[in-house]
Formats: sequence, structure tokens, C-alpha cells
Amino acid sequence: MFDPVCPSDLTPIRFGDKWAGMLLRCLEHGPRRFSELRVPLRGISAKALTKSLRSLERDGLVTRRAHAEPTRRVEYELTALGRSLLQPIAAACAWAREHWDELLDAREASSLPTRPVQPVRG
Amino acid sequence: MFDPVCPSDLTPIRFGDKWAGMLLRCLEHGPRRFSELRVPLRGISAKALTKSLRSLERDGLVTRRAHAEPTRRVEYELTALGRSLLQPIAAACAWAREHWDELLDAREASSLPTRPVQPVRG
DNA sequence: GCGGATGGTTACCGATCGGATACCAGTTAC
DNA sequence: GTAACTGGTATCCGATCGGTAACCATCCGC
Repeated sequence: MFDPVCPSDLTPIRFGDKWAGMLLRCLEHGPRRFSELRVPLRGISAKALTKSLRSLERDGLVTRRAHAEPTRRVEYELTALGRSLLQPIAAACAWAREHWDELLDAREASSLPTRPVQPVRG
Repeated sequence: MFDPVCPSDLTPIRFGDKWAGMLLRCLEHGPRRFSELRVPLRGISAKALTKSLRSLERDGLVTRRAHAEPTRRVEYELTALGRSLLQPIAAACAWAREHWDELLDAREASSLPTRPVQPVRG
């Protein structure tokens, strides 16, 4: 999931910040804990995850619930509004899959400056 | 068109850079000249417009045609790929219109830090 | 020959983005 | 007691974003 050559790096469609789109998709099937989210989002730092989640929370797309348990536990869940964004996200993914090759070709054929592919973090 | 309180400032959905989404919509009904594009995109600087257009060109979404005429004339036009993006853009706009109030409410109700509304340029 | 339009480019600047690193308080397992 | 896991926060850094201002060559109308 979300490998380093993920189409979402190439498509011109973005949802919120760098991670928000993937984050919302990770929450698609129910609430997830902070550290659970870090698994599929390979390499995301705690800081980036916190920031992205706070932003989504502020916009009413996810809720944060800190459980009163001996050992710390916080769960994030999509709101109705957040769930409603899954459709446009799916549409964007469909578009990207469909036009992936054209995008690659266009970049390759272009003489215009392209940013070098970012190095893959281990 | 694209007034300062445009929903596209608030929605978490973005196409390319700050102007790309609006730019593509401006090209929806046929080729446009550089200076024609600056009209609906109130206040865009030449630099920003050039950069955004170059980026769209590089990605194969628009074409640039410099006419061999006595007085300089350059036209930008959507490619088939660019036109295909109009659908997701329309979907994003529909989503934004539909959930505009919820987004505003969420921000208002939130105690989380929101960036102050940027000053409206004359 | 002077001003304005056209389609840009360049330099500069502050703000933001996003990664790396270090740290922290509470709990739990060894 | 000490290490690891939990869910973070604080600090630093370089890169990018996006705006302003200045400049530029060519052509046109007056």
C-alpha cells in the first residue's frame, strides 16, 4: 500500500497536505489508532502524522477520541463529511489509474524541467 | 468568477498548484491567450501564470502555441488529457458546493488553530 | 520618438512544507 | 531497574511556494 512510486506523487490532484488523501483512505474501514496509521504510511514521521490529523480534525473530516485507559490510546475516525470525501478521492484515483501512462509519457517527452525523482527512503 | 472568497481556498481538494484548477477551467471553452487568462484570475502575476502554465504543459495537460505574427501572440489550449481532468474538477466543485456550509461550521466550531483569512488584494 | 500592449524573465523576500532528531510522561514487560 | 511502547511536542534545517518589483525586446498607434 502506498509504495514509493505511488501514482499520488505524480497526479496533479491532491487532497489536503501530502498525507491527507492516504490518511483518509486508511480510515475508510473504521477507526484506527495513531500507531496503526503509521504502518501503511511507510515512513511518515510522528510530527507529520500529528499535523495532518489535526488539520483534518479542524476541517471536520475526522474525529479524535482519547480513551480513558491505563495505557494511552487514541483513535481517529472519519466523520460523515470525511466519508463523503471518499467518493472524490476514488474518482481521482480512477482518473490517475486511467491516465497514468499518458502522464508518464508527457513528462518523458517534455523538455521542460522536471524535478528529479525523490530518493526512496529505506 | 473566482472571487476572493472562492470555495477553492477552503476545500481540501487541489489540482496542481494554487492556480492550476482555475486555469484549466478557464481553458474549458477553447484556446486562450496569455493576457486573456489574467482577466478571470484576478490578480495573478505574470510569473505565477507562466509557472503554472509551464507545469501544465510539462504534464501534457495544455499545449502552448506561439503564432508567427508581427505582434506577439501565444495561445494555450487543453489537450485531451487536460480535458479529461475537467470531470474530476467538476466533481470536486460539486463536493465543495454541497459541503461548503459543513466546512465553514467545522472551522468555526474548532478550537484548533486556523490560519487567519488572507487579506483581500485590491 | 514615446507610450502602451504583449509575453514573458530575473532577483528578492517572507511564509510554509516537510523531514530528521531529540525529548517526554505514563505504562508495561522482562 | 531498565528497556520498549504509547502519543505525542520542540527545535532545527533546507527546499519549495507564492508574491512584489524591476526589467526587457518587439510591435503598434499617435
